Amino acid sequence: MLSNPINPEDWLAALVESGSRVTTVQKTLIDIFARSEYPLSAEQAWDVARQSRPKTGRATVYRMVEKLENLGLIRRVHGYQGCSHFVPTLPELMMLFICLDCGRADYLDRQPLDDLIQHSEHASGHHITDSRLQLFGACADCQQNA
Amino acid sequence: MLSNPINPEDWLAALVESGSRVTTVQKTLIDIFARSEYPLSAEQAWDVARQSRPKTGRATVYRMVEKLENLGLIRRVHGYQGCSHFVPTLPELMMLFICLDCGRADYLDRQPLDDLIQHSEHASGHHITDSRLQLFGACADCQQNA
DNA sequence: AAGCTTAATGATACATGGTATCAATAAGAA
DNA sequence: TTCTTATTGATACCATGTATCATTAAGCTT
Repeated sequence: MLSNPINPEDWLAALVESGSRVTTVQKTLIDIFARSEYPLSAEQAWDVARQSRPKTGRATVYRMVEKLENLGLIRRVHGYQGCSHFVPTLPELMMLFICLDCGRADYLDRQPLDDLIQHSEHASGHHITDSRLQLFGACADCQQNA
Repeated sequence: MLSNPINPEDWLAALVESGSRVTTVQKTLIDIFARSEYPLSAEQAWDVARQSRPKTGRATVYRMVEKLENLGLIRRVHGYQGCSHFVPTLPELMMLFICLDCGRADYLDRQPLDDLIQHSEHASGHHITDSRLQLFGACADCQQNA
């Protein structure tokens, strides 16, 4: 499942829904994030954006990243590339796997994580309200081609 | 299990083992990290260190944090306070829980995580070699006192 | 115990990642 | 088309972390 079925139009709709105006920079940045197979940092997104739109400002990119994160459309990756890279959020398939070889992100069924949380709540007595799980390794493709 | 049974002496031994000299700053910083119930950033550790040793340099603290992390004695917390806080590493009990109320770290049995990894490997075809899991919520104590 | 070698330290300057400010621009309602 | 105001981009700023290098002090040698 190494491909992400994100529709940039949905993101624009969500932006409008939130009361935001729709601008060309925003469309550019949404395309960049929604289409990337790889986790992107704000800085990387800025570089890509300036290829098609040289005057794009740095602050604008950071603002947009924050907005997309707040809307739950992208999500921070905690891991080997630091903690400043983002991937699109997929609603039901939430467990994130990053291939250490090709760098691509994949999304796995989160049922096992829900089971883990329930089990650990009972064992510890803590009330668990949030989690973040990151898995790393070699993806099926890269194992094939090794 | 909201207490950490770390012995600062073991950390010193590990430092010596790694070929490092033992200095007073190092002893100070080891005590600070090994005794804290809360995740600490380098900056916070610097503040604490200067209370008892005002001349302590900032770079020294960052160097020590790096050394302790490389030796596997402390481990980065990915989460609500950013990604620059560290907690002592406990060998067998590796699943980290952070209370959003009191801020303390707790360590949970990692067997459920190992099960999850094995299950997800089979389901996805990826080879999983590393993971980081962070759990958040209200600890047993804080629920009691709420 | 004194000297010697060199790792560790602390001060400073620098780099990077991210934020605040504010005049200029452009979305989109009137 | 005009008008209002959110968004933008340039700049300056801040916070976190790193490189440099002269000074200090571990701890080995004798």
